[in-house]
Amino acid sequence: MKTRDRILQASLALFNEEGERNVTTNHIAAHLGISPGNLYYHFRNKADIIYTIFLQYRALVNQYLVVPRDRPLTIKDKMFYLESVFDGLWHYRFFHRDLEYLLTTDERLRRDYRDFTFQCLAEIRAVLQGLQEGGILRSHSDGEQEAMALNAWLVVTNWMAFLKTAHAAEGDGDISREQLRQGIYQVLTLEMPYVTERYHDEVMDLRERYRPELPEGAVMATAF
Amino acid sequence: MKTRDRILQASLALFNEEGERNVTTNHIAAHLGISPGNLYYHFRNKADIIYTIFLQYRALVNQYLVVPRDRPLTIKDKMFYLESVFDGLWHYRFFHRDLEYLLTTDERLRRDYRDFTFQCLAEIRAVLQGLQEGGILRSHSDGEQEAMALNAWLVVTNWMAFLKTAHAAEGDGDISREQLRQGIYQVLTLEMPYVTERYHDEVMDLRERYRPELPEGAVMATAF
DNA sequence: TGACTATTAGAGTATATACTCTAATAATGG
DNA sequence: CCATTATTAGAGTATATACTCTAATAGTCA
Repeated sequence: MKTRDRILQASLALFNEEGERNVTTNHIAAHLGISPGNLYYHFRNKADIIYTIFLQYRALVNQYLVVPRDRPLTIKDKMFYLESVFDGLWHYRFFHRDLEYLLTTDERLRRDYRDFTFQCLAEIRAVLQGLQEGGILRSHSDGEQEAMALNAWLVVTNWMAFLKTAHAAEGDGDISREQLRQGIYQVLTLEMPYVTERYHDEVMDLRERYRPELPEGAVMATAF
Repeated sequence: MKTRDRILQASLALFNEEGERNVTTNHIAAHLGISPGNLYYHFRNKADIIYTIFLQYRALVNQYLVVPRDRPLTIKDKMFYLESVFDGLWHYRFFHRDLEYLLTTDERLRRDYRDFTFQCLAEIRAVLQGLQEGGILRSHSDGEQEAMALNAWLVVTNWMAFLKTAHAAEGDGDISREQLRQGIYQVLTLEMPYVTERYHDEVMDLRERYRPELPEGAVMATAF
């Protein structure tokens, strides 16, 4: 593999494991057994690496999150989108967690991430629309749809961060791919009340497969 | 005011404005016109300052988010909680945004924030329960309630972060208190489908008052 | 007043971090 | 084979950051 790609790969792996803030360019170089000079030959700076990873992430999402506007959607479609989204989220999980600082420092990323967000929101709305046309969701107004899409976005992009805090106790909280997938349960929860009678049971059953297991502490806290 | 309190106040203000990562202890000291030595006389380190601010934040939330278990709740109750929560969120807005790194470095904060999260979730559930008993929300199972509370938590705690990205274009995106309050619209969106017929219109009207104005870019993105 | 403690200033330090520069080594193409 | 370009090593640097240490000053209370 080309050095440039190895840098991207190693950076992503380290960011995911340690968090972007805890990973320096020197770490990345050391991890690969190359010199800092070499790293800086391939990338202007750390923000450049991060931006490039963002482009990969965006490309991945754009690959599957293209919702056909000319036909109704099925439950199978919906589940494919959900699985894909959470899969992408898993591979680039550092991204939404460390976003705050990244956006304050890189103008380019700020602009592009903003657009990316709105593109995703538009696709989420298209999914809702398609499901509605497929008779799976009850119809709702434009305003309703927009608000629902936004809530879905918030739940999806921040599920990882929540898991990290909720499981903070157990050995610094390493989250598994499986746990992340359980965010699907939360997203389906958002939409359950809009599912038509006809499909209600089917969606409920599907959703049940993803039910999260919250850590024990969750109970304890009730006594406060 | 005591120096210790001035340090806390200045730190909070700077964190909110610049983001925790961009504010050093030296900055804080300089901002107050005191020496670093003085600052470190009052606090062991930066994490100590942050932890103390967290305690203030938690105390504030605990002050109002105490839901009576012995009587049904009214819509007025609900709105009070929402307003209070978003108000607290505003004053300590740096907190949820910069959380990621804070939790990786401070064991104590990690534990306490985790508990705090579950306490809040329990109170949110109590609100849902109280509204149900007040005939405002339709009844739902325990599992339903838990999932709904969690979604509400996700929306509430990450609304600020979303605003920051969505408004990234306009002058680095300074968010107003008013815009933050519009998160109430999103939270009410979550619960709308569960509102009983009797209260439907009233809640809809209330909710309308908080409707967010998304930036123009939101539209543009549809063509992608 | 005088002893003691609390507070503060301010210079200073160890470490880390992002990044640069030069020179050497490979690869490539004519 | 030579000339040119691409890649890499590795030492090095400017700056920042969190934090320390000593000595001075202010407050307190017997």
